[in-house]
Amino acid sequence: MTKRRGQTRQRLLDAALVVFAAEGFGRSTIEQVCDRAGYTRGAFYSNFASLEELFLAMWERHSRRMLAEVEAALDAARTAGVDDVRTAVERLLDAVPVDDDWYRVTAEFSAHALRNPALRRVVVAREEAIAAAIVPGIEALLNRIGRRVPDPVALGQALVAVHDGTAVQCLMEPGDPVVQRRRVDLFEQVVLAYSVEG
Amino acid sequence: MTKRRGQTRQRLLDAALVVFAAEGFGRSTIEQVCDRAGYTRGAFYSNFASLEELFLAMWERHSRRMLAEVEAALDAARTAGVDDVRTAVERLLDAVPVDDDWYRVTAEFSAHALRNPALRRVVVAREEAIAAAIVPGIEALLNRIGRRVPDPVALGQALVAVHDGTAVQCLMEPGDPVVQRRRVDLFEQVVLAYSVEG
DNA sequence: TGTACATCAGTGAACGCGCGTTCACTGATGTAC
DNA sequence: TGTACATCAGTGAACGCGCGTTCACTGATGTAC
Repeated sequence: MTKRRGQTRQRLLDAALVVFAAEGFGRSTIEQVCDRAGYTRGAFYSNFASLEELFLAMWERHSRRMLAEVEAALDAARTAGVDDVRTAVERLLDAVPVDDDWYRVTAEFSAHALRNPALRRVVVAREEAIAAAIVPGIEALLNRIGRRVPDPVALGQALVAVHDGTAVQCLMEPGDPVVQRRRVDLFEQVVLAYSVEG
Repeated sequence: MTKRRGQTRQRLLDAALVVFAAEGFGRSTIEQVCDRAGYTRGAFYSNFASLEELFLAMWERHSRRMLAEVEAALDAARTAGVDDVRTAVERLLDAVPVDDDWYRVTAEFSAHALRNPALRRVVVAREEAIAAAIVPGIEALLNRIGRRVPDPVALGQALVAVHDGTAVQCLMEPGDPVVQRRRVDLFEQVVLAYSVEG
């Protein structure tokens, strides 16, 4: 039972990502998600209490997966012996692909979370986890090229902000290589600004 | 006639901002907007073809107003003779208040615009207009303290990205003065990184 | 300025669809022997 | 391993509400004389 049930849950979560990205959370219906997943609406109610609950579960699952990917990419970069800031930033950005669908979902989720203190805490916790996962790698790298990071938490917060802000710009002008390059530039400048020699 | 009609339009636009911020665009109904504005649904159809059209009109009106405010604040700062980067950035951020409701609306609008190339161009054009409005002021200020800006367009894009990225963080942790201060720090660092002595 | 008329903005009732929600059911999955 | 039974996950039909959309109307606003 738990096996069949788990599979249904996963398929509903998969479908939710697709449907929410395509229609927007607000315009999505339970029926659309069920159709997409290949179930009737009853199956939905047997697994979730509301669309909102499904939204949160889906967001958490995807966030967790992305964080794991970033951590893996950072490990790979570290063992590959990258030793300048520019290429380190490039590797990092490759690991967090700018994904149209996922951006839409996160943007709506953030907007939605602002209405709900409990959800807000969930979002903050995730952003902190992401920062905590990224900073040690960056710090190790900077140490190797003879720089120190006086305030790692501030660097983490800055990188998350720069990521979020530039991601929209890249998605708005998908074809434009200049926007893409300026993004890497900004990351590089921020990393340098938040570290000192010695 | 055009007078009465114009008033109705304005009231519907006012109501749209409130309702969309509270419910989310997707969950908002034509009826809610009309109730809020004090009209029946027929009045809506006499002025707009769809909720989407109203959304765009409301977003454009509010964006235009905000841009005007920023320009005015910059003029004020310039004539007041601000002459260090830190206070200039603080003045600038005061002019663009981090508004919960408006953030929600823009976040959803961006997400929505990604589905529609024409809307995407509208968003890009506005972001460019904002950057173009801000940069000359910053540049003049930097010149006064003996610095040049080699690539003003890149600076503008960076500032917009940093604004967007840090605004979410501030809204997610509204009480936290540290997040707020780090925001100003990041702006300052970016302005310095995108300018050189001489 | 006043009156008679034309126009058109907003009203409110009516229609019907889409979808949320419920629930008696069926048949798939697991358990006991 | 096989059978008999219990449980529970997912089905699908039914109900009804909310809301989008239309449209004949009314009365407010503007025009002509």
